[in-house]
Amino acid sequence: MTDLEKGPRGLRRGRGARERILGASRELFGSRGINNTGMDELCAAAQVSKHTVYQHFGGKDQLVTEFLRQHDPDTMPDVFDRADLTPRERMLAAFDRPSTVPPRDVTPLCPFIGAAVEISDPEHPARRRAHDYKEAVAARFAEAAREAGATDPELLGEQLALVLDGASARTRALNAETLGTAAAIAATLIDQAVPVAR
Amino acid sequence: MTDLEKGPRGLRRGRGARERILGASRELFGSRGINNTGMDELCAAAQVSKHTVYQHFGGKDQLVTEFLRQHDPDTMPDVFDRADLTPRERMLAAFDRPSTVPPRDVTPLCPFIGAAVEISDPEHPARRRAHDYKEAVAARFAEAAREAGATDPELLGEQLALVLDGASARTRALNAETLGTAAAIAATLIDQAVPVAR
DNA sequence: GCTTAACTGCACCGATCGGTACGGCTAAGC
DNA sequence: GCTTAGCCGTACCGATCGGTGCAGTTAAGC
Repeated sequence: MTDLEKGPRGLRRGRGARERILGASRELFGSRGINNTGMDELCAAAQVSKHTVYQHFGGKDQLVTEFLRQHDPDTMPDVFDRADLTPRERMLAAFDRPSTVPPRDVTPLCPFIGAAVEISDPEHPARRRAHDYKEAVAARFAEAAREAGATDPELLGEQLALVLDGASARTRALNAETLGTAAAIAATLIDQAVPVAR
Repeated sequence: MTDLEKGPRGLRRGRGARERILGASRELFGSRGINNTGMDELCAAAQVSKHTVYQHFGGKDQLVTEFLRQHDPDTMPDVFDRADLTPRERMLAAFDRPSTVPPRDVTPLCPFIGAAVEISDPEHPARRRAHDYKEAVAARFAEAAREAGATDPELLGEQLALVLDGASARTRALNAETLGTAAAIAATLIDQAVPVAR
């Protein structure tokens, strides 16, 4: 994401094509979906020659995989690594994401869910990455839940992760924001799972 | 679904091709996804000539739309129309679905979520159908919630619908059943939303 | 200023996509 | 037994897909 990141093996690069490609992937795979985005289209958006794409990444599948690997590698650090919030507030902050940028009127679909739906082969590396990410989110929630003193942190973590996924999928299906609903559910679950309550 | 349903306008039919086509749609769109299923492939699975498909349905888009329109037209009647269950039990029954048939080891993805993800145009008829269905599910839950005496039936209905969608999406992403987790969430939400409790 | 290589532009490949044309078969209804 | 029409089989269409070849341009590092 830094505009001067090194290539695959510290290669020299003329003008950072790799980053533009990944940027265009984020843009197009996110808005139009993976299968509805052609490589020509992607090259045009990245202002990059087709040849360059296949030089950096081996092919579309590997580009998709790499795109997902780059996406949120630390699993929502802007939520779970905030030291200024209590564990409970951190859990709730996950449901209080960037509020609707003008171009999109609703929160875009989680790219991992998108990949899991669009790629039918469960053994595909992108599917594996999606699997790992989803488990990582649950683990992050569980960690915060443990700090908050939840009776069963693992269970609460899995529950909150599921609710977050529900918000993503349902927002897409309804084409209307549902994160607020999800936040209310989260609050209820947390209060119910933490003995002393607040 | 009845194996002798009439065609578009009560036509005569030699041997029920229309039903086989819709059956194959259910099979293939469900397992491999819409965009990953070719028309040739679908024709082969339905044991139907390509010509016949385009005679019954105008094209792939319209077939997808019709497939979704046929799918669960009464919005889970096997759950919400059961007179032998209390409203609360009915709500919970929605999370206790057909338990993992051998070929699939997990609950398949909700076809409406699939369509909402695979089709990027929000104005596509299939997307509209998905939208309507998802609202219908929430309304069904809300109806049961009202009967159960929930404080805010509409809210609880929307919450339970979101949790159900979360289970569908997350089951796909993890490739492991998550309906149990969803059921636990549902129970918590219901107990919290119904004043007298059980 | 030379080397080196990332990057470009375009033409092109085979495969597959959704969709159509056409001629022939078969079974229901009178 | 004739009509009627749902259905078949195949060959084929143009478009687009992911991916490659090749000659040429640009810019960083020494």
